[in-house]
Amino acid sequence: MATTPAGDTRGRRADARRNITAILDAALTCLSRDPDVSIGEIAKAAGVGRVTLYGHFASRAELVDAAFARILQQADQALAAVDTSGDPRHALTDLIASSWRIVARFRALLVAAERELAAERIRAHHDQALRHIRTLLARGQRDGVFRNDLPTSWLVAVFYSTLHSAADEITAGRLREHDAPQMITATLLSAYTPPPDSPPRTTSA
Amino acid sequence: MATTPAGDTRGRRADARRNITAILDAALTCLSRDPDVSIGEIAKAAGVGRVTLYGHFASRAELVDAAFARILQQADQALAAVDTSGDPRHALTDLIASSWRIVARFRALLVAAERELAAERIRAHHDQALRHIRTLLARGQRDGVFRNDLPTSWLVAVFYSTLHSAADEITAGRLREHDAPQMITATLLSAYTPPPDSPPRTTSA
DNA sequence: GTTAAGTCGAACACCGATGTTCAAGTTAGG
DNA sequence: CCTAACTTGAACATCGGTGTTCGACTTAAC
Repeated sequence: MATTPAGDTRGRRADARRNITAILDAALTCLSRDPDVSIGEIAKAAGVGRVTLYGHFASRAELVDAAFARILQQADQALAAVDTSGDPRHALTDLIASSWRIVARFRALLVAAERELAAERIRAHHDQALRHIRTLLARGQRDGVFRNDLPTSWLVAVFYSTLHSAADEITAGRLREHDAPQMITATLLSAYTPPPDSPPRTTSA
Repeated sequence: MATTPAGDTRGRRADARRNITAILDAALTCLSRDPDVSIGEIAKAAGVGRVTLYGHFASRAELVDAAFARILQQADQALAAVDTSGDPRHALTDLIASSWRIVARFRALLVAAERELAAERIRAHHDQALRHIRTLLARGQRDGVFRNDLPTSWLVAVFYSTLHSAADEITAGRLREHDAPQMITATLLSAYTPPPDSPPRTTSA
């Protein structure tokens, strides 16, 4: 058995490591299909006994946490790979596209996480990935390309909620997956555009 | 006992009617404080026996449904009272203010509803209230004040998600309740503004 | 080949809130 | 005042997933 708390695969035997990733994979597909799947279902999908699963993950919450962490880590990597050096508006479009792939695919996983994990924990998982967004938005604000009259944290929140809103609209059947990225982009670019009146600009004469 | 399924107070005895509203009131305050309150807690808060509560609401889901319906009905009335005849941008500001009061106060109730009720049911409850938003947005689109390159349903979704996002930000401590309405308004007005390039305009020469 | 690590299935205790039943007590309403 | 409607607390059945324990078996690793 593995009494070790976390999913650190070091020191484990080869078959154990194999099973851990199999369980994680199964958890991902199962949970993103139905946030309420039982542990038994996940174990079965992983081709593993329920007891074995509990040998690696002490509780349902711990499993969900691990699965969720994995996705957000994957998201972090995807966003890190985006070139955000150029025009902020163009970079934003790319970040949206990258984020969207993951959000669209694993939206149900977030529901599972919300059921199982504390709100701050969920936020903590997001932190790394969202930092890419925040960084770009902040730069855009400094450059005067994005509005400066609202705090960066709020712009990040709007980014996040717009993406998830699109996912919900797809689930509800009011939006086609194909159209989502473009709508999100159009919406956010407008939302981030500096308002016509007050704030100081650096670009204009 | 009351075998009648719903909360129709007609034909009930006076004390029964009184209890029903007391229960509903208690459910509202309790659920919006903690989405996971037990039925017993709600009954106690209503000054009523648990059995009495079950006499009026057959299940937890039914109670949540009724409480949720009540709030959305209240929201519907509040929105209906807003004068939306003038400048769409100004009217939107008013609708946001009205909506916000309710969203900010009962955000936790939505969480409870999401746990207990089917997604379509939740949507159905929203329908009436959201219709006011939709109507105004559609008019603004026709008038060329709001962008026409995105479907009205999407604009409604953005409205909804931005409000709730603000509520979440407050819960997370990243936003002060006082600042929310202004930020929401600024964000949505920008988001709804027609993009500079393509679409046909009626106002400009 | 030896050993420790890992796996397996079955069986179990647990849990806490939900929802039900009962018989006795109140209260509204005519 | 009489009756039917209503309330009440206590006690109970239930329920399904969770998490644990067991002893026997397999497999990786050296």
